[in-house]
Amino acid sequence: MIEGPYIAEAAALIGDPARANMLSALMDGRALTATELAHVAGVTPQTASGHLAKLREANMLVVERQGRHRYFRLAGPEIAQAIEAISVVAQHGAPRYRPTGPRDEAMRFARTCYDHLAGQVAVTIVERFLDLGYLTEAEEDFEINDRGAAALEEFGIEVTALRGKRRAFARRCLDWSERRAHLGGALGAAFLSRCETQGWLQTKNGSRSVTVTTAGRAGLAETFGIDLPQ
Amino acid sequence: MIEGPYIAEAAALIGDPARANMLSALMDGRALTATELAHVAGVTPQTASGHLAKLREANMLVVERQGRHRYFRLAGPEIAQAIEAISVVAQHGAPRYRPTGPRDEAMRFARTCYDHLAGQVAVTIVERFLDLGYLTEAEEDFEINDRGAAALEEFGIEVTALRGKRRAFARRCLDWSERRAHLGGALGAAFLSRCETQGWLQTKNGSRSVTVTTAGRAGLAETFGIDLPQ
DNA sequence: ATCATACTACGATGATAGCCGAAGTGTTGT
DNA sequence: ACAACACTTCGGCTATCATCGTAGTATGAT
Repeated sequence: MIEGPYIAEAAALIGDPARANMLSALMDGRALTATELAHVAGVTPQTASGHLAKLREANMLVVERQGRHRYFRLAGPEIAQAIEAISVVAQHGAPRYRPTGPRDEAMRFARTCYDHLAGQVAVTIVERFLDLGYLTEAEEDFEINDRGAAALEEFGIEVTALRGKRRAFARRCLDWSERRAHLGGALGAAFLSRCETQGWLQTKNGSRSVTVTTAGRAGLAETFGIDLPQ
Repeated sequence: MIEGPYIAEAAALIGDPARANMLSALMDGRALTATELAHVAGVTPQTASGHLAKLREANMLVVERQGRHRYFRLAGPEIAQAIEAISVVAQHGAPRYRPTGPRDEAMRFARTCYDHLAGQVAVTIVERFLDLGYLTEAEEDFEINDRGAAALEEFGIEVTALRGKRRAFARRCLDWSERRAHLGGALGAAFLSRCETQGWLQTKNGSRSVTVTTAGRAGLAETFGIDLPQ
């Protein structure tokens, strides 16, 4: 049992979007640099630095220095447990009549969420994959079948190798602007990375905004039959 | 998995002291009225009303109307689980160099925490009881022995009856201003209530501040050997 | 030694959200 | 019907805090 204001202090630290994004990005046990966390949070490095200092001070993060790099990771499993517990609560939250998500229309269309694609484009892709029967929905994950794996392997993603990773494979990740799931986990990250390699999607350095190129629109249409709205 | 800003939204709702106090007061499954929750939170009824509306909107609280009274309770066990998870994190937080707790010296001396006593007085009482051997400390609770139970029964608290309640009996409650445990649970609430009946402590209507009367200083000294600083 | 990169510190700015006073609506008791 | 009480709504105020630009320190590569 603990007096209320203690709870408020800890919750308020999590209750900032930039910090929440950082903590969530570290949920799978990875250690990320301050610059990576700044990108994940969508803020400048100096802002991220201040946030990280607060999280360290509160014993939510620990830092390891490697030369010029500072690697941050969660201080213990209880942090991840608290984030998970809050996630459950957050998913039971009320449908909002005002749209959630960023006000910037470009960010709503396509942006990064941690290291995978989010926004309208991401959700459209997922729904197409569901239509094609590549993916099915389980409780917290997507399941990919042989047809889907083959299609993505052909696209250049090493699906089998991804499954061997410690990281969750294909996570359903509730999208902030669409309120439906986009593809997270290792598969989601690999898909975004591959699209970047193909020149279909472009991420601007320092920003979480994602641009779909002309080649990307064509490629997504030809390869997966995905028609993106203008 | 859930996009970070969702987590931030839910956490931010918990991250306000008034709301955290309200949610915590409802942790044991009780339903409290809006006015009781306003008192618990230490804010006016109109402020509490706004907070309660937000918590309802977020599906953290449900309300039942009984005539003029609105009874609020937690919407489900996942809320309590999230509060508990955050509590664990909060207890691992860094010692702060600036003093925690309210700035008002009177509130630091003695105040209510939910329905039991908090502040310097409360912690002094607990430590005296530990010295006397009435209480011992366990993980999350205090244990009271026969000598302690007899002494409190003599003081007018029906210890045996309290043990039969559904509510936790004698909780260690981490005090916000003292950073040590004061006595929570049913026993803590009964002790405060008894001290009020005795005229030893006075709570002002609508405030969480507690006044130790002259009779209270004398009574605490004679009955339990507790010397309070001026 | 110089330059690039990673990270931190400082100060000013502006948005936000909690606060309460005033006032209103709804329910209960006399 | 009236008064008391429970609760909600509205508007103004203010403290807080996240933000970024500027500038600095530390590390690594050439």
